[in-house]
This record gives sequence, structure tokens and C-alpha cells, in this order.
Amino acid sequence: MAMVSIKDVAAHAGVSPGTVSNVLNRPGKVAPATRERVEAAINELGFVRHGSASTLRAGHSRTIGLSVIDIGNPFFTEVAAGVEDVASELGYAVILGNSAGSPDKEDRNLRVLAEHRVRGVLITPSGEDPARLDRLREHGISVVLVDHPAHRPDQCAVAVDDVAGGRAAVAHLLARGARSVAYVTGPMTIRQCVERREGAKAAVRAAGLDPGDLRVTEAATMTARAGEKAAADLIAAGLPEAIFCANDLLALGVLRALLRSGVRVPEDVALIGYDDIDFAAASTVSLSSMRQPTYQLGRIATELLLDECDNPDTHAHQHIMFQPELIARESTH
Amino acid sequence: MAMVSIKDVAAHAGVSPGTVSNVLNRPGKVAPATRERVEAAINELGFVRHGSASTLRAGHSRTIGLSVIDIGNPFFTEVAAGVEDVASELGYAVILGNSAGSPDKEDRNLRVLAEHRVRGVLITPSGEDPARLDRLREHGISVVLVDHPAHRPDQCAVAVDDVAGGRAAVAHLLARGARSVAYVTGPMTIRQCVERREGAKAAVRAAGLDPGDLRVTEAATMTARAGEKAAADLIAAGLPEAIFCANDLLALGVLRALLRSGVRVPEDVALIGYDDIDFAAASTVSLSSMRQPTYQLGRIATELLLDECDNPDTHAHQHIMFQPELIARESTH
DNA sequence: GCTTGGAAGTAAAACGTTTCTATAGCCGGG
DNA sequence: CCCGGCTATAGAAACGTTTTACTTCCAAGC
Repeated sequence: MAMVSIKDVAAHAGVSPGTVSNVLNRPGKVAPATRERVEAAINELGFVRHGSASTLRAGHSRTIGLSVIDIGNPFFTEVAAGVEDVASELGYAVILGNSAGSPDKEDRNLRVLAEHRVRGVLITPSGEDPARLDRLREHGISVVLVDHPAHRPDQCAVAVDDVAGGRAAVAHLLARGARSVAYVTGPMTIRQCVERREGAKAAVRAAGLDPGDLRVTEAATMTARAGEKAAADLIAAGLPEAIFCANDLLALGVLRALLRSGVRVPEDVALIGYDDIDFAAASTVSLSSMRQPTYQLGRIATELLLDECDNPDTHAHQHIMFQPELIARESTH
Repeated sequence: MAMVSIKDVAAHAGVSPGTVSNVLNRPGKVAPATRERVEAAINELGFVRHGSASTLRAGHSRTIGLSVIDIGNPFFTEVAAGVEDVASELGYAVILGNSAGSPDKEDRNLRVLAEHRVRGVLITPSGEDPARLDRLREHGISVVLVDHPAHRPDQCAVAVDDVAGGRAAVAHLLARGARSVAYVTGPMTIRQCVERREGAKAAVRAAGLDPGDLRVTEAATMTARAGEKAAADLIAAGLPEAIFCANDLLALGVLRALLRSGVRVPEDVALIGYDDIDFAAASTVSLSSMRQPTYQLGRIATELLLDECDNPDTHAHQHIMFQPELIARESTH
């Protein structure tokens, strides 16, 4: 419980607290001899700077927030890895918030981040209400959107083209000869789900079919378990020739349920997922998917955020849009 | 940038700052009428409490740290989900640190947590140096070990019996008739890897074989990619009849490499992993594994930590040891 | 020899809370 | 009518830093 403060260090080294602070923050401003004496005192006493006091006085912290929709989804894990790498390179700590798809929980998390006076927030918003994010900005907290287009011009965003992804996925299924396609999606409150559906419809239309024929099955969550349930529903209602899932977790669940029911993939039904998580390649029938530059998404978003924080004058807001890539595997052979 | 402070709220509501603080922290102590007036002022002005100031004055924060070895491993993700759920139920924020297996990085993360004056730390230590954790305790930061036995009696720990797990896994392989077994492990600096090996040796010995015959292949990281490489080495050196992998990520990599080389699983080689991550059941050949109560690990560790923080007087330190469970699937049929 | 200027360090104020002590107002009992 | 004992609130100090303005010292320039 030895609360060693900057004063103790100062006394021990025979200097004033201000000088210790200078050693910590602007070592160039203090004479080498004194600096060494102070550093020795710091080590001897086991001094650890009190971050809150520092934040309070300096008016800003070296912490950023990361709010994701589902920490159990490898997609977000990989984003988080990219974020963490950049943040720790630049000496920032990351506070993680998992909204679990609930706007309420997301709100609570954002409030916690606001109270911590984080420098900035990286968020994959689960709803479509920009007002909450604007409120953060009013408190001087920068916001960068991850896997989501910008709400406004004076804001950075890093996204992947979901309409194009949905189109490419379904075009691939149709090119294999499928005439009836089902879309298994998560909640339609999630933007990605909506846009991938729009892309899917566009592909159906482009093939000269009726986009209204795209059968949409909405699962409550984007998990493998929900995928199994969706597959059961599809089987009960009569299977289409091909299934497009809004993410790989759903697709893996669908695949498991289909195989358990004796449905052959891809012979009876072709299947494609989205995200190309590592496990897609390793699954029972290896899963076709739409690959996204996930780790890069996290890295670049963090670089943008920290640039905005550290160089507010020269910072130029950017809207970055990646293109997803089709990875064809056994499930659509 | 409107920095609304407690003083502004006080002025707006016609009370003193102390009263506003009471409304925030001990609403019972203030008359209903005044409370309402203050709450109205808070909403009207969009006041957000400055966490750093609060932490500084109160001497403690409502934040805990979580330090894991590999955030990309679904095992830790699920632990993190348990941690996050409990923490957010009790109004705590979680700062996540990913050591990526490097003790250096872990040290840096712990330093960040110490500076933030987190209330406590949950950690799956990547090395075996208790001194660093003791240093945290000296700063008044409680520590609970996750998936690791306690270093000392006055400390909580939640672990799973890795020796028993290793023994059960290899006993299962031997019961299927395998005479030669290889152990594909991560770095031997990781305790889990060592103990699972001890268990494996015990099982070999119990079967009347020479424990020295357990072939050990050490991978640099516990990832699927490292597993693929380990499998290549095994193939080059001559395959055993069965392979036990220290976790499912390694096992999935081994499986992928074996199948690609035309080795049949389980006909030519039986394979078992560890952790029973979700994807084990969904893989090409469904993977046998040792299941651990992962989510519970995170939940219980957090409950212990927060109990230690919130009720230091009545808190009783606990060492909890779960038993893993064998899940047999196709890969060991 | 006197000024000027710079380097090195000190002293004190400030950041926004929480918490302790003090005080004002009120009620009921004697 | 007064006083003890409440409750509700005010006021001020303190938490550990950072930062600004200031002092001291010394060397160089004239």
C-alpha cells in the first residue's frame, strides 16, 4: 500500500516536484546529472505515476475505447488485435466494450468511456443513431467508425463494401447454376446485414430473376447456434438450392445442421458465408466466404484515430472503403 | 468541448457542489426535492462525471484489468466474455491487455494497469514470475489468477486441472489402441503446456509404456499456423499412431496439414485437442477435445476479484480447481 | 564592471471530484 | 419558550499531477 508520490521522489532526490514531472514528461529540459538522480530515486522507491492525477491536470489521457458488437466473433477479435497492436506501439491503453448487439449495453459502455475521458473511441455501431456518437464528440472525444461508413464528413471511417460483397457472394452462387437462393441474416438493425441483402438482391436481379424471390431468414443473433436454428427452419419450409449467410458463424451453424440432417453440401445445397474467419477453411466442408482485411481494419482505424488525437491541426479526415474478396472453397464447388 | 463540471451543475440547481456529489454517490442522503432538482440540472447540462478526478480523490477506480495470452484464441475470448458480463453487471469497466505470449508485453500492460490505478487485475500469466504480480499487490491492486493455480495462499485463483486433462486425453488415445503418441505443444514457458505434458506422460506410464517415448514437438506459438508446421515436421520424421495437441488451434492446424498430405484421421492417425472451442465440433473431421468451463472461469474469477475489492473484510480467498471433461468425436473414433 | 540572456530549477496554482466538519433550520419534549 | 438532537446542506480541504511564472546563477558581450 506504499503510495509513493512525485513528492516523495522529489524529496528523495533533493529536487522539487516540478523537476520530477519534467524528468517524466520532458527529459530534455533537465540537466543530465539531476535527471539521473531523479531516475535513481524513481526506481529505488518503486514510483508509479498516478494516471488519474495526470489525466485530470493535463486534460487528456492516453487511453482509447473500442466498442464491438460481439467479442466472441473471430472477425472482431482480429480487428481488436490490430487495434491493440497499434495502440500499444504508441503507448495507448485500450478499454474494451462488448455491446453484444444491444444498443443499451453499447450506450452504457460509451458512458463509461466518456467518464474515463478516453482520448478517442473506435466503434462498430450496433444501431443507426449517430446522435450518441455526436454527444461524445461534444465532450472532445474523437470517434472513428470501424466497419461502418461515416455518418458525417468531419469524421474518419474505415469500412468494407458490403453491398459489393453481398452481390459477389450471390453472383457466385448463381453462376454455379442455383436458381433459388436463401439469405440467412442477423438482425436487420445491423447495417451490414441490410447492405449484404441489398447486394444479394442486386445479384438476383442482374441474373434476370425476381429479387423478391430471395428468401430471407432472420436469426436473432449472428452465432453458430442461431445458424443451426435457421437451417432447421429452412429444412422445414423446403430447402433452396443455395444459401448465403451474413457471416461465417451463421454459415458454420447452418452447415452443421444441414449435414446432421443428411443434406449434402454442396451437392444438395451450396453454401457461402462472410468474413472468411480462420475456421472457415478448416470446417467439415470447407466454407466459401467473402474475405475482408480484418486485421488491417483495426490497424488503420487506430492509426487514424491516434493521428486525429495527436496531430489535430494536420489531421485530414478519411473515409476508407475496402473491397471484399471472394474465396471459393468446397461448399460451393 | 463543453466541459460541464459539478460546479456548473451545482450553480444551475442552486445547491453546493458537495450536494451534487451526494446525489451522485449517496442519493439516500439528500432530500427528494433537491435530488430531483439536481438530476434535472445534470440532464439539462449533459454533465458527465470526470472519472479521473473521482478516482484521484476517492483513491480507487471502478475499473479492472484483464491480461490474457492470446486474444485470438477463442478460449480467451470466452473467458473475456465471462469477465465482461460480470464486470458490467457490477458497473466496472474492463481494460484489456493482450500479452501475445511475450512477458515483455505483459509487463508493459501491467504497468499501464498500475498507472490507471485499476481496482484489480485478472491475469493468465504467461511466465512464472510471481514477483511482478506481488509488486501490483504492493500498490493495493488485487490480483486473481485465471486458468492458473495460486502463487500464494492470500490470493484467489481459478484453474482447471491440466495434469488430469493431459492424462485423460492420452489415456483416451491409448485406450483406442495407439502405442505411439506425439505431443504437439506450445512454448514450454507456458505452464499449461508443461502440466498437460506431465499428465500425458503419466498416462503413458500407466499403460505400461515408457514415458520417454512420448514424442514432444514444441511449436513457437499456439496457433493453427504453428500446428501446420508441427505436423509437417512429424510427417517428415515419421508419423505416430496418435497425436495430442496442447490446444485446439494447434490441433486444427495439424488436422489441416495431415489431410492435405493425404493422411487419414482417425484411420491413420488419431488426434485430440484441448479447450473444446466451438470450432472443434465443426471442423473437417470433428475434433475430440478436453472441454473446460471457459466462460465460467471468467465469471467466477471476476466475481472473486470484485468481492475482494468491494468486501475486503469478509472476503475469503479461494483456490478453485475445475476438472476438464473428455469430448470424444470423429478424430478419435 | 555591468548588463543581458539563457539554462536549471523552484514555488504555487490549478484540474474536478469526494469527504470531513460545520452550520442552519426544524421539530418535539420538557 | 428553550434546548437537545436531528436532518439537509454548505464550505473547504485534499487527492497527485502538470504547468506557468518566477528566481537564481553563471557566462558572454560590450
